[in-house]
Amino acid sequence: MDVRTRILEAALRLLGEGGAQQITQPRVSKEAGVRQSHLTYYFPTITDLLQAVARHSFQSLAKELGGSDARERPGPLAEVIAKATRDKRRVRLMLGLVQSADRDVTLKPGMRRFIRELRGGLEPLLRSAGLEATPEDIAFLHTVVVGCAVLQLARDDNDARAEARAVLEKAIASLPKERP
Amino acid sequence: MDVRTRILEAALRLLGEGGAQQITQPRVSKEAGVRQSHLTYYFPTITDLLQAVARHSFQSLAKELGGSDARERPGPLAEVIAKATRDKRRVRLMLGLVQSADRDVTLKPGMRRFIRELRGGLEPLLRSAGLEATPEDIAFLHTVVVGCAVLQLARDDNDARAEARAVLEKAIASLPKERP
DNA sequence: CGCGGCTCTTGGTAGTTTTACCAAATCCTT
DNA sequence: AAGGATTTGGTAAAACTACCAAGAGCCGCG
Repeated sequence: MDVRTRILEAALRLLGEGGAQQITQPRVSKEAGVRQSHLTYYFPTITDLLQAVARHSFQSLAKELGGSDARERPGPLAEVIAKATRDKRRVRLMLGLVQSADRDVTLKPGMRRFIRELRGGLEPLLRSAGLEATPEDIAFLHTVVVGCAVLQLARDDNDARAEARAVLEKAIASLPKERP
Repeated sequence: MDVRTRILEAALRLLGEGGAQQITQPRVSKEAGVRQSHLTYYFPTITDLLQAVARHSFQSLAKELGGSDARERPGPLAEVIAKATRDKRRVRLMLGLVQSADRDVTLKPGMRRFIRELRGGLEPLLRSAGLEATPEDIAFLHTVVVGCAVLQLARDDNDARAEARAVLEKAIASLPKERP
């Protein structure tokens, strides 16, 4: 893997583990196993790095979140989604991206595309569960998923997990069944 | 206002504007208009400051969010809530708290209390709109509210606002009407 | 009153971390 | 072999954390 990519992946890893303040040149370079001066070579300022990380993770996350995960290990839909919302790494990353996009307007288009792709990946998942979902339904479900993810990260206890599960069930139950 | 409080409010302001990496001694002391050494006097380490800010904002936010706002300027329920989710300062603060609680286990109890209080404030609001909500209903609505808030901050365009509004309407419509 | 002890304020500073930069060497492609 | 891209091994300067000594203000107690 080339140095640039190694740097981005390392930064992504740190972001998922410890949040945005982990992203400093010394830490990232150590995590990536490259010299610090590589960072400033590929990303002149730390802001450039942050931006690039966001852009890079939009791509790598949209794929991971939307697709593979769900279809590889199938199960009740609510369970599959609940599992995804429980993955702290993923939620931290998502929140990090939201904040980056909030701070930096140049990231907004990427963020919007990211959300569109994510939802695009959600659609076949629903269909495979026998549900026919309009874009409005998907937006609704997506909102619930985000809410569940954030609240679980915030509380991080069994109650939160059980509640998230129940909330997801309810949201899914509200979707229209596909006519056969 | 005493120095300690000035510091906390200043930190809160910075958190609402620019996120957690704004919280440094130089920035906070400048924003608060106090000497830097005051920071280390009242909050020996920067972690202490972060913790104190979180605790302080749990209190000040729970009041603000749950209560006054809604009852002072009444209107359609969805509109009132939608407005709250549009306030970026507030959402940034909420996310900042979530992340702080995620990083620092000592803040988790405060976070849980915060969420309980918030929901406690939501209940009379619903009742005043003629809705009888069980704790499960409130949890559901709260989840949707959080999702809307985050997605709006992420996208920050008219589509996102319209969508949030529609999603909220739908969530509220799903609540049971109070029997008269 | 006035003295001792407390809290708080002032005005620093030492030491670490981080950013941003650079010249020289090396590699790679054409 | 020329020329651009990358790597090496730095360093200057800024930002930041944590600490401290000395003084001011305050309060209760004798």
